[in-house]
Amino acid sequence: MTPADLSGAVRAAVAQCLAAGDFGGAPPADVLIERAKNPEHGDYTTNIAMRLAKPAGRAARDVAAAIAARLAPVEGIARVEVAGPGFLNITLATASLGELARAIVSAGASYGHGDALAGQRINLEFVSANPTGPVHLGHTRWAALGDSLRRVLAATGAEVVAEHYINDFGAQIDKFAASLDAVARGREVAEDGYHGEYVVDVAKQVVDAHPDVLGLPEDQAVAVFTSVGYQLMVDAARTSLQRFRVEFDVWFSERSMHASGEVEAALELLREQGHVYDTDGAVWLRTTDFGDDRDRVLIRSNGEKTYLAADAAYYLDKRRRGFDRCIYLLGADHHGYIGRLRTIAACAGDDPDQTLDVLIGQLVRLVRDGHEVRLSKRAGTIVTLDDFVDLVGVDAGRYSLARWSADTPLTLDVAEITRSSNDNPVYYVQYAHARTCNAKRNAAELGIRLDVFRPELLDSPHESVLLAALGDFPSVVATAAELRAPHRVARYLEELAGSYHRWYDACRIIPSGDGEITDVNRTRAWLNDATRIVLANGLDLLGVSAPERM
RNA sequence: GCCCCCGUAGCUCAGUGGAUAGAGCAGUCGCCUUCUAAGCGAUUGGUCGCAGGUUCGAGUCCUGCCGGGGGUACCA
Repeated sequence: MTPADLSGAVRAAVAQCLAAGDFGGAPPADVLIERAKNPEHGDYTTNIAMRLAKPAGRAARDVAAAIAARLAPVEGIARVEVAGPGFLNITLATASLGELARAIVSAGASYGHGDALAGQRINLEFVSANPTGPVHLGHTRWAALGDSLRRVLAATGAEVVAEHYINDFGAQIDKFAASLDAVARGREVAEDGYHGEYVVDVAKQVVDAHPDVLGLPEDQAVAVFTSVGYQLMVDAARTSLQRFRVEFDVWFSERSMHASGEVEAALELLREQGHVYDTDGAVWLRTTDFGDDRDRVLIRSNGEKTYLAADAAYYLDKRRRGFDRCIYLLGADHHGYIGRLRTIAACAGDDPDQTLDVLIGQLVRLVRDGHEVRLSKRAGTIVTLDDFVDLVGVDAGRYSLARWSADTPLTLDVAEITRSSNDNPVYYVQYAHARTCNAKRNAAELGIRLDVFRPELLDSPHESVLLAALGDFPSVVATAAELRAPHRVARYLEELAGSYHRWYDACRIIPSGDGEITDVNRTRAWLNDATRIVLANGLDLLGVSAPERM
């Protein structure tokens, strides 16, 4: 019996109570089943009686007792107890709990996947690094988190398109091209230009590809540096991200919207909706209509369009492409964008609560030798995604970034990242997976096959704990998708790995020495395999490999 | 001034209104003649920043403070 089955059984018991007049009220929309934290509280617990007590006008313990009476006879349920202020503590029959192992093995790679978001088309935008420098550690956090979120959303049934926006229009790209031009000519780069080492490399690559560039008139040369340099930076970003196992379905160019007239059209649409006005020679969007503390400029008095204008066009473009929801993963330094994006959506006639999801992630700080390393693309003292992967590898890198909530300001110590040792939780989880594989190989060598399954033999407390943990996986994935919190998957895997290691330590899968192979061994091989599957499925959601040997 | 995030064990952090607040690391003490010791067990460690409020119940929700970080351009 899975937690979902149990939830259904409780709901049915409540319905019987209501029909029989045990207590009054409306049937609950949902019945939350939780794993009991304390083994004395059985396998599962629910607070449904306490939630129903008030509308029913009855004591919670009385309501609980009525539900318990109707729930206890259900097949697979061994015991139902009323406890504390009105909890229902449910103990499953050993065989009923153990049955989960077979269900997981037969579901395989699809175990944990669900359809809670089926039918939803989601646009997920993350990283969106400017094409004026390498992808750095700050972006890397969103790469790990965003790509895991993409996987989690897809596993929950959504149709997800991962998108990378390229800010290839405006002053920064111009400064970048000017910096390339200056470096190529051996001149000093402007104070507000780009000074990183990579600028020299890119300038050299442009000159190598276009040996005649320095002979062109200055403006034509800068045009070459702009287009070629831009392409090199985008390719570099794509390559770095791919190496980090992060793939985007769409790389969207800001410049293309300016060129196609899409930005103009977006401004027209906003104007038609009545949220645009002209003052002091500039064109403004009345964002204060939607809670902003001041209005924002769309077109500056010098005629240049601001980012906000392009952002509006981009949002409208996404909606035109049929996305029900647009998720943006932005750094905390962009949190002011929430209001503006919501305004854009509202001005376009959408309900921002329905179509927008702006996730604000706190910034990553990097500490080395006791003091902070500044992450600035322009200063040149940056840790890039490539540096990061070189130091810790893809698995440890992705995992160590994805296991924290986006709300947590993250302080990473270079020495700690560099140390690829066993105090990194990723190894703990991966080792558990490798162990399941090893146990599977050993069992197969001894001729233990998955032909006999007697779940009633999985009666050790360690087995109850492990089975209950395995049963949690689908709801963990669903919650991670709903809350856009993929770190929950990582935390869950750490807990599961712990339960597995403890079970492995206490319950032998293969007999010791020349011991006889019994149905206990065969049944435990199922449980081992079920654990292997869940660990592998979970690691896949994080984009981390599940090694068969370590 | 206004807005966002954070404040939980020595450190880094989990914790979708539930029971005695958890994990890893650090510290202390143990466990390899038997399936991987990248493992397991035991133990030490807490005014969940402070004060009110909401209710059967608050680390969690609300209000106000205190402390830290970030944002608040006709920058990108």
